[in-house]
Amino acid sequence: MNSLTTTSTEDCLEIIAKLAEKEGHAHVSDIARQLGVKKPSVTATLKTLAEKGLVQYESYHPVELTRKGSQIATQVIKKHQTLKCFLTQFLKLPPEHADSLACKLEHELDDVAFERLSEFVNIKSLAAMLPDEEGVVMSITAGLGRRLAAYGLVKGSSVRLSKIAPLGDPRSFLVNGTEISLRASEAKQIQVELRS
Amino acid sequence: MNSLTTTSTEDCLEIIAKLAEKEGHAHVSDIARQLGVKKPSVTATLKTLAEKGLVQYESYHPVELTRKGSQIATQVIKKHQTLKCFLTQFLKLPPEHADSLACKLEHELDDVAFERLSEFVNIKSLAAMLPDEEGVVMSITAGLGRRLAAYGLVKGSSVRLSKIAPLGDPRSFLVNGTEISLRASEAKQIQVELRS
DNA sequence: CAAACAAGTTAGTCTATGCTAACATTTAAC
DNA sequence: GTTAAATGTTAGCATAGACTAACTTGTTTG
Repeated sequence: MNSLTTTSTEDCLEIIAKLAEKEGHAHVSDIARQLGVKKPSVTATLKTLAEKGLVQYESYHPVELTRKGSQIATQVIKKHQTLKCFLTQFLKLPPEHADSLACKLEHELDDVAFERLSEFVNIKSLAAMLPDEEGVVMSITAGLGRRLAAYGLVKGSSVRLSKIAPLGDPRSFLVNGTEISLRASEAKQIQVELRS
Repeated sequence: MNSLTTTSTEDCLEIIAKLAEKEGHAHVSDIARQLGVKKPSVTATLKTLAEKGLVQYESYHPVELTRKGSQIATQVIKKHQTLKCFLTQFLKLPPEHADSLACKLEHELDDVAFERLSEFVNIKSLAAMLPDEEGVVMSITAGLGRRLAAYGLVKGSSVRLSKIAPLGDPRSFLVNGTEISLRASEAKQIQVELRS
């Protein structure tokens, strides 16, 4: 076994994560439509992903990401958002253009370069925010979206970390005027672009 | 015929151009070594490139870029240099890391994004320089290198455009203290990073 | 100038990714 | 609750890219 993922398996993981987030489940047809490929290609990719232990998949049953698959999807989505942020804000590309280009670049961007780019565009995870910092939510991954949306915390939400955020886990964050309680592991799944 | 090039054919064109620049000729073995593939893979790629009209290639004979192939190689090399510049200077990646990442990203970077990135890192062609602007040469392509090296104009050279650069074609540039005469079409092949 | 070596090519194989056409299973509707 | 539509899978094929092993051509050198 070489590397765990390729461009197309990463694309697939990413789409599954996004569908799971939005719809609660990922159908082969939806994955195929989002990826712009035919259904049999998706079936094949799912088998590969299942072999690598990145999805739980049985024929005619709903697909789910494993813990490992979810981690990879999250990382890819974060890279995507960070690249898109750079492309729109620094290179002034229109959103759709930035989106499609980020889709291609995200698979080549290694973790170190991603780290540096995040610093460059001033993005960090909610877990890394300091009291009184504020920013805008760029991405929420790993199945938190449906729960947090109920609190009005969605992509694009303004976030300000309460000065008095207590330590400990779960930890409270003052977000959007509402106090929300999250585990550190959850807060890490939320990317925030800091107000400059 | 889909698109003229793929990642691997572009890589091949790029290497051929660089070898032609440095050595004056491109051997299959050298191309293979630089690309990190075996010789038969290069032979196959050269056949593809020949079919697309991007190289002139006959078995057991030296490979040469056609006009079209040369144009594509030049564009890829420019993208590479511009990305590398961004990665080293803005993201502070070490040169080898920046180089290998740029190698991967260069194939995904479309022309519009490239244009914007060039502006962002303050790179333009020698042909676009204004009198009194100065900078550092980032890349020289299209077979100019061997001639210009004789004048001391190589990658890394400091360049200052003479105030009195006359119009017309060929046009004179005061470069490195020496006056060099270039056609506009040649000056376009030289990328300069402007002093900030 | 012939043998040995280097360089290049051919043939055949493999993997990844995609496709279409045909088959199987679920679901939804009557 | 059987059948039709939607959904999903299998089988078979194609292309791009790379590989190894074996062959051919060119070059060098005693």
